Amino acid sequence: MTGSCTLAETEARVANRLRHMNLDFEAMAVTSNLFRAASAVRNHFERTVLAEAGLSWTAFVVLWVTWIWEPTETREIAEEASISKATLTGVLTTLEKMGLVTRSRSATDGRLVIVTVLPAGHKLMETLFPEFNRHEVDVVSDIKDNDRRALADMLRAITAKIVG
Amino acid sequence: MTGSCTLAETEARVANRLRHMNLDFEAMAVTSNLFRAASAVRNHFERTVLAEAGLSWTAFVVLWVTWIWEPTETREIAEEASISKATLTGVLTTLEKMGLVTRSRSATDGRLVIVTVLPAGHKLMETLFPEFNRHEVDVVSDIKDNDRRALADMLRAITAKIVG
DNA sequence: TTGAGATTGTTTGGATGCGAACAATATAAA
DNA sequence: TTTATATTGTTCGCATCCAAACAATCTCAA
Repeated sequence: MTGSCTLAETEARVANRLRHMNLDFEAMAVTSNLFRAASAVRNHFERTVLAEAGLSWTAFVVLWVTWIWEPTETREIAEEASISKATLTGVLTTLEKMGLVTRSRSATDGRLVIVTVLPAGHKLMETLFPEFNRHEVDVVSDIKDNDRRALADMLRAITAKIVG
Repeated sequence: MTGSCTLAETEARVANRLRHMNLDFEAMAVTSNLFRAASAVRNHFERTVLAEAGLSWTAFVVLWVTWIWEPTETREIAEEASISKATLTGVLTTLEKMGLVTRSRSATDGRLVIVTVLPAGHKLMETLFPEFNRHEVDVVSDIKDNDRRALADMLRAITAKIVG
């Protein structure tokens, strides 16, 4: 095989290669394109909006979650950001080094760590998030207005099927 | 804030927190749920089907792409798997250590590396991929049959908007 | 033929990313 | 009060993950 293929060519090749296996190709197409889309969006955002701010995708998500919920506990951030608590420890250290957030012990429960967004973090998100949202609008601009809500609903259904 | 929130509660909180910013909440809901779903599916698969086989998500995707296209060049694998060539180098080393694939130099172009699936890799995928597909079916089982095709199409539209 | 420029896979350095083990703290029952 | 159990954030070890620098190879014009 040589040269690059279109998405349609790739999927045709896959269907032919797996013809003898009795598979559900529509279900396969959903998860396959789910990851293709998620990966494309993530890479695009990391190389444009987030690169300017010096943030990785995960660092941005963690900062965003904290921004929405602050002051909040690390276990909540990990849950909302869909990352492990071990990963969160490292990302929070990064964000603390950048002076965007700060950690403190809970007064009522010594096991908990409370995270707060610092002024520099607020200032960054005030401008970064609207710009991020403009890119989100651009990314879904080829999908009809009515269909966008249905798309979000179906994605919610997938998540709900797994996490309960 | 204490305790866990449903997805609806989370989105309501977000809308309220960002009310003054004049954002497109429907576009935000699409990308937000795109990553929630992708992350949930990936984590679920890594902890069930792939854990049994001792494969990470990325290692599985790389093995799958090679399985479909072999013999193929590393640049094609990186493109199809949506990872950088630097990442692929490490993953291929892992898969080689596991005895699933092998690397060889191209006879016609000394710059290229050709990857082939070894018998152990074929044997693994013959059983692993059908099981993987059964999980895919389960994950989309709450979405109506007709809607699944539309969902895949919209996800393709998002990818196409970015990569051209 | 030769040499500048393009292409490819690897290496490097640093930041995720996770499971498992861990120490600190809280909670429950006896 | 004491003791067993549960919960939380961190540490550890290892496997991704990427941009940039790099060495090897190819291409093509002069």
